Order: sequence, then C-alpha cells, then structure tokens
Amino acid sequence: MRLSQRFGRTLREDPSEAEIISHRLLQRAGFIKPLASGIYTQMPLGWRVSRRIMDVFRYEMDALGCQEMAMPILNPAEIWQETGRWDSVGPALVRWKDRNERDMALAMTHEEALTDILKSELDSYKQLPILVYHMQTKIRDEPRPRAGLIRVREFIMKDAYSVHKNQADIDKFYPKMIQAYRNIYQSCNLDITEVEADSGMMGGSASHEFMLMSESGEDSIFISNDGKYAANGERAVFDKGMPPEEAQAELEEVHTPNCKTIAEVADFLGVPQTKTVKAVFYVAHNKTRDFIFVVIRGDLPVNEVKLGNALGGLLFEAATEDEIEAVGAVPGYASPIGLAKDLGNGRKLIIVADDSAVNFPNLVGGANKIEYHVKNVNARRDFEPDIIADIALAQDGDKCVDSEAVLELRRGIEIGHCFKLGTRYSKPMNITFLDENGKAQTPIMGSYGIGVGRLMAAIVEQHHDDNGIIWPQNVAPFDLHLVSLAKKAKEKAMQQAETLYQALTFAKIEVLFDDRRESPGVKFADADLIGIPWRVTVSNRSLKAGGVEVKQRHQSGKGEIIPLEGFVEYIIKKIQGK
RNA sequence: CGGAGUGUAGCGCAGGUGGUAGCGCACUGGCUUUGGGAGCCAGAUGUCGGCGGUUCGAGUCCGUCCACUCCGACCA
Repeated sequence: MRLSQRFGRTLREDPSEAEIISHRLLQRAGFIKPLASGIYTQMPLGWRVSRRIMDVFRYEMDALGCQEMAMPILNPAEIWQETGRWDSVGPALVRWKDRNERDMALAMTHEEALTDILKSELDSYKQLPILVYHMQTKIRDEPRPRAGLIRVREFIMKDAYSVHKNQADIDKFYPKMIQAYRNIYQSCNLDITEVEADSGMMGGSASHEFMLMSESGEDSIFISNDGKYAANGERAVFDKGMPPEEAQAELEEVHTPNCKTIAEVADFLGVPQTKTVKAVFYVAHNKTRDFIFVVIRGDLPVNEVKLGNALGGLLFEAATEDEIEAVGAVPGYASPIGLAKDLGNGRKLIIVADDSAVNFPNLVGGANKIEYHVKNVNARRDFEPDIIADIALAQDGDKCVDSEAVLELRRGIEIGHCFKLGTRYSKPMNITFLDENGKAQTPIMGSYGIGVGRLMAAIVEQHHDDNGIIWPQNVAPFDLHLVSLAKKAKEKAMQQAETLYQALTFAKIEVLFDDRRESPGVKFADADLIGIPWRVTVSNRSLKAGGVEVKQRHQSGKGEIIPLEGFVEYIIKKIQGK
C-alpha cells in the first residue's frame, strides 16, 4: 500500500481524551477512530492488525481440530430465556424488538446460539467431542467503557466451544486449549500471567484467565510471593488465621458512644479488629426484594462476587439506610441477633455469614441500639446463618492458604478466559445424546474467549517506546516499511524505490510504501509511530553508499546498507527468520 | 448509578470585568528546501456541544439538556 493513498492519518499530538498508552498510540498513528463512548472504527491499518491477530487465532484453533463457523449476532429472546440469562445478566445484554414486536437480543456471547444448534444436531456420543469456534462481533452495553480498546461496547471476539461426552473428556481437552492460548500469546510476544478466576455470568465450574500485568489494568490480581498461586481478586482465597481456643462467654451489652465504625469500636474497647464482627446489607433483585444481611469479621472486606456465588447467582445492590432500618437493624450498630427472618408478604431476611464470623468466638458486634455494642457474639448460638461461605475479599499482604507465602496485589488486563461450563447450558436447554449403552446423557461444555481489539491494545501496551508502536512481526500491519526520501518522480532514488516496491510486492511481502512528498523527518517520525518492524530507506545518500538502508524498529541509531542486488531474497530471509 | 472534569476549525489550545472569535499544527496554490516533525508568500476552514433565558448586544452571565474523559462501584 502506498502511504500517499492511505485512508487515515497520523497525528502530531496525542488526542486529549486518551489516557493509557495503547489508546494514545493507536489513535495517534491512525489505527482506530472513536465514534462514541466505547465504540471504535478500525481504520485500514488497524484492521490489518486485527486480521493478522485473527490469523494467529485461526492457526492455533485449526491445529486443535476446531472448526471455524459463524453464528449470528441477532438472537431471539427465547434461547436467552431458556438459560435464564435473559433475566440474570442485566442491561449489558442489549434487547430490542423486531417489527413484529418479538423480543430479540444482540448476542454478547454465543453459548446459547451454539447450544441451540445441538438440539437438532447432536444425537450420538460418536459425534463428540464437538470443537468449533468463530470470530464474531459481540455487543455489550458496558456500564463504563474505558481505556480505549480495553473495555468497549462492540468488539470482535474469537470464541471457541467444546462439547464433550463426560467430564473426563473435557478434562483431557481443556489443557490443550490452555496451551493453544499460551501459543497465541507467544506469537504476539506477550508476557502473560495465568490466574484462577471467577466464571461470573458465564457460570460453570472452573475458569482460567490470562492476564497482562499492567498499572492501567482494571482487574485486581493476587500473586503469592513464592509464585505458586495466582488468582483474580474476585476469587482469591487466603488464610484468615486460626480461631483462638476459648469457651463461649455470655452476651454482654456495652455502652460505645460515637463508635459507628469497626475501627472506632475496636479502639474504644481496646480489642483487635479481628475480635469484632460487622454487618453489611444488600437488597436482592428478586420479586420479593429479599434483604441480605451479611455478617463478616470486622477486619475483612466483603467480596461481592463471592457473595453472589454463595447466593446462587442472585443479583443485589447495597441497601439504603431506610431499608436497613425497616428490617429492625440500626445502621452503625447493626446486629443479626433477634431479627425476624420472615419480613412478611413472602419477603425473607437472608443471613449470609463469612466463615470467619462463624469460626471465631466471642466477637464484638452491634446491639441494634444506638451507641451500644454487645461482647461475646457467637454465630449459631446467638443467630442462625442461612448460608456460611467464604465471602471475604483478599487484601495486599494476606497469607496464602496452604503455605507461608504472602499475597501481593497487582493490576492486570484480562485478555483471554477459558471456562469449564459443565452442564450450565446443555441442561437448561435440554440437550442430550445417547451414550454407548443407549442411555440419554447431558453433554459437558467448555467455552474459550479472547478479544481481538483488546489483544491489539495489550500488544501496544507491552511493545512501544517514546516514538511509537513496535509491532511484533506476526501481527504488524505490514511486513516492511519502504521509505523513499526522494520527492520528485524522476529522481533516481524514487525510481529505485518504485522498482523495489514492485519487486517486494511480487515476492508476496506486504509493503507500506512511503511515496509522499514529505521531508525525511516527517517520514521517519511516521514510520516510528506506525511501528512496522522493518524499515527500508532508499535515498540518494544510501544509493551512493551502495544500496538501501535497513533498520529494525526496535534498534536505535543508524541501519545497515544492503546492496540492491539480491535484496529481495535477503529481506525475505530476515523477515521469516524473525 | 454516584462523584469530578472537559466541550471554541480536522488535531492541540487561547479567548479578565458581556461589544460579534484567534494561535500552533494540519489543509489548498506558488517558489525555495531535502537523512529526524523545513522556510517564505497567498488562501480556505467555525451551527463557539444543543435548546431556552437575561441583555440594545452572549463564546463570555443564568437555567436546562446532551456528549466525552477520569474516579468509584460495599465495609454501617
């Protein structure tokens, strides 16, 4: 492609709204253009990178025996209703009505679409495993798009799906997919950390995320300092300490003036925060708007993802002061002791206790009375939790569960996620097949996703310098950036550059040819910004020195003069050798 | 959804106390220049985010809506 003909241009200055490096550089180099919040156009150069990234995906998926297909973005509501996600995922799922007033959705992922096909296509264990993938636009109306291509409302995802006859079969396949993902990141020269993750709205039994560690990441990642444990903050488990051996003591009310926070109470009574218990309140998004009364040791924050899982995927929001008082609790001095579980009209009060609040004896808690707390609260004796689970949020410096190692908090960008879905979709959609014994079985499924644009941004985050992007060869928009420093068509350098452009193109090298009438400074600055790994300069000076100048983007200083004779063969070897 | 900030030419920005809009880059034509974002001359480019109000007069003051960016999504 000739740079003089390119649609899109480089900017001399950073766009003012761009904060993170990948957003700045991709926009400044003309790879992407914003249309609205979280919605971007891929300009020709950006689309070339996307295509190369998709080539990498295709190569790895095909190697696993996955078959490429294409499922629709427009989905009927019914399939989402069958799996329950029509109601459970919230406004991120874009809904619309067709001209006949039928409820429809724009697919945010394709488990439903794929599983629906199985209804008619899957009969026999002999067909399994089914391994498929597609690369399709996803629509997600995110609450807050951010950081350029990192979190957007429309993006292309490579999502693969596997269908298995039993758990053993997916257990055998899953590591192969994980390895394929590792290969993808390696092809993009990305340094990736694998972490255990929560499966979120996808459901299922296990999942692994691939994280790019970065200060601009939006996920909290905990990595043990012995390197043996890594998990997303949504899931990370930690050691809450051994409960002291003491006999349960009698409840005792104490006057605690001006002690609304745990820190104030602990300080006032002279006890550590680990000897206190606190209450946190939510209201469920169900028909009866059940009240969720969370009890947790005073020093620990609540992990809402774990809490949601403990509640079986129930959606909820923080309760207001009025709602708290309406159930008989006193904000700042709240306690589950003595509260009615039946709130009338079928509305329930659900007490969810973190295991810490149950295992630790004789804690200080609220008295449901202004300026009073009670000592020696013991769960089960003084109140009955409906659910006991680990719902605590890990914090920097917490101890690991099975070792003396300590968890370190870091930030990361999620750029790939693999899920073991179990029967999360096959069961509600009534998918069965006949096994070897002629018995109907429900298949086990997996899904494996990676976003094209986010990966592009991640690559830029890891591969750039002060002058611009430095693309890894496999995903660069072009193989080679050919710069002619001549301005007039009749100059020898321009004619040589033209000849070289034709020859390289004929040899199937993808060349970006800077044939513009611009000064050398402009051309070199643009070449650095765009970031193609090989730069070949043709000028009167280089010709006098005996050929053309070859320089790699990541090298500093001057390049090397290579003779024109045999140049095409020379550069092909160089590019392929990389 | 809550909080903060910003909207003036394609991009980056300036426009005390109200008087009818400018700078740099980019763009068009011409001449010169040619290895790290060139120089000179001549030009083109604006619903000052929208609507409403105050005023003889609003980019500027008031109200309202919209868009974009950032922070937060709990700890009683």
